[in-house]
Amino acid sequence: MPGNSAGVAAVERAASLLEAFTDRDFTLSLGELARRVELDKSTVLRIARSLAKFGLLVRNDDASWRLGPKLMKLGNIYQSTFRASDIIEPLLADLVEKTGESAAVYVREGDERVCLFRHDSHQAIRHSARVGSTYPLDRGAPGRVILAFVGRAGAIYDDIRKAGFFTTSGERDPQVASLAVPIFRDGAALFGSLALTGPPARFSDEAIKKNLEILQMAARKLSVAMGGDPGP
Amino acid sequence: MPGNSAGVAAVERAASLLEAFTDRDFTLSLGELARRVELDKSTVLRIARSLAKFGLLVRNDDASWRLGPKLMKLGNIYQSTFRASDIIEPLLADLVEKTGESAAVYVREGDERVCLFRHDSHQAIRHSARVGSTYPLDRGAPGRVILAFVGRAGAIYDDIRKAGFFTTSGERDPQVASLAVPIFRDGAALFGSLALTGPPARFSDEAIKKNLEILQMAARKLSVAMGGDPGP
DNA sequence: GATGTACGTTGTACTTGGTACAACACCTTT
DNA sequence: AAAGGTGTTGTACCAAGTACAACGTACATC
Repeated sequence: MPGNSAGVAAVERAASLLEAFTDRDFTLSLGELARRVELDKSTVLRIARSLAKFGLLVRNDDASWRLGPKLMKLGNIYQSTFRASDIIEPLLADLVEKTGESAAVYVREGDERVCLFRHDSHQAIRHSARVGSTYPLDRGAPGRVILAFVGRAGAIYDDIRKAGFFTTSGERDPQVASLAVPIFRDGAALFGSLALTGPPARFSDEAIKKNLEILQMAARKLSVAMGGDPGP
Repeated sequence: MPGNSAGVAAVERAASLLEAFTDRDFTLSLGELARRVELDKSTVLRIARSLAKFGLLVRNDDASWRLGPKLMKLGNIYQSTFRASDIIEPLLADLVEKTGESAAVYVREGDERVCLFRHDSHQAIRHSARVGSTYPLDRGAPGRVILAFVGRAGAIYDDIRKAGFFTTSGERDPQVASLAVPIFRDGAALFGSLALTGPPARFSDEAIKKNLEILQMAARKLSVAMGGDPGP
């Protein structure tokens, strides 16, 4: 299969080094890194030094390691490849203000969705996630909406295309409800989905009805800004 | 020298592949990638496949390549290692509203500074830059302030420590003026600098005086939120 | 239709890079 | 003093990584 066949083992080892870091463990000793990637310490050290040379890792003064600034730069380039206009951030902020829930934009990457832009609700109880996180497409309203509007077959997707939105409660995470609509670009091409997320208790039929209008207005605005049809 | 000695050449080749992409060239054909990194096409293909396996690159349907979503996730983890509180984004937005200029937070990485958070001015003529960009520490007010408050020797740095801020016009870029103050965390430890940037014509003595007050208030707020001393 | 060019991909031979092991110096704990 | 763990370096070995050549496909030109 193109794009995922014979590669370079050393490069894959380096990639697994980068994956060892999380938002809970953003600093790791050499020994701990070696344990996590199951490589010899000397191997890890040499790979880490090469990554550091390019700003992908940083060696702290105490010889521990952390992710490097170049990742942020490259991640930012990745995000900007979606030609998101300047209005996404203020639009998401506005959505949060008007609905009280967290708001995010997702795009499809293969069989997953990526959280591209995000603003969290200001309420004490809120759904919080990280820009860059990936989730399955067939779990949660944002993914289902994407599948529906790229033509996936199935009654559930027929219904979503007809309704123009989808809502789920606890499908991916028992504690999270979501409401999502599609975003288009360049005419009828799907860009991704715009979603509100929060605790299920705040997603009553009445709340959904009210927030759906606001969400659809925001999605139309975004689609139009990206040269897309306003949508259903 | 630790952290930058013998490494792994294949890993460095992979890193140079990632660096080939820019915000102007976010999609590259295999041949163009090979030309830019001066490697054989077959070598580039194999390295690219390994990077794609980990989400660091993506192969498009037409066999061209682009940066992958994992970079955004890792970049976001990198950004969050600075334990920036939730108030940075709204604080920068507020700074832009109140001063009319672009506002950003910089931190030190080695002998460079990294733009960690940023909000651009809404004016038609504005200084615009990218989160993740790096600049020399000894060019521009944000870097000078960082050097001053990590104890760099020199009359210019003595003056900055005394004044508590620094302003430059055209030092790094002839068309950019900047005004910067320090941000602290965990007591007296320097976190980085908070800066306003824009065209020199909008940085008169009078404008600087007015904006400095706003900037210093914002910096105090940020420092306190991160457990730092309010500063001078 | 024939020809030429460029693309992405695969097979393969050869060289040396990449790996793990062992040893070391240093630091901390008992 | 001894033990244990850290990060780092030297080194031997072998298989990985590389570039070259060839291939199939697509497109443009005549």
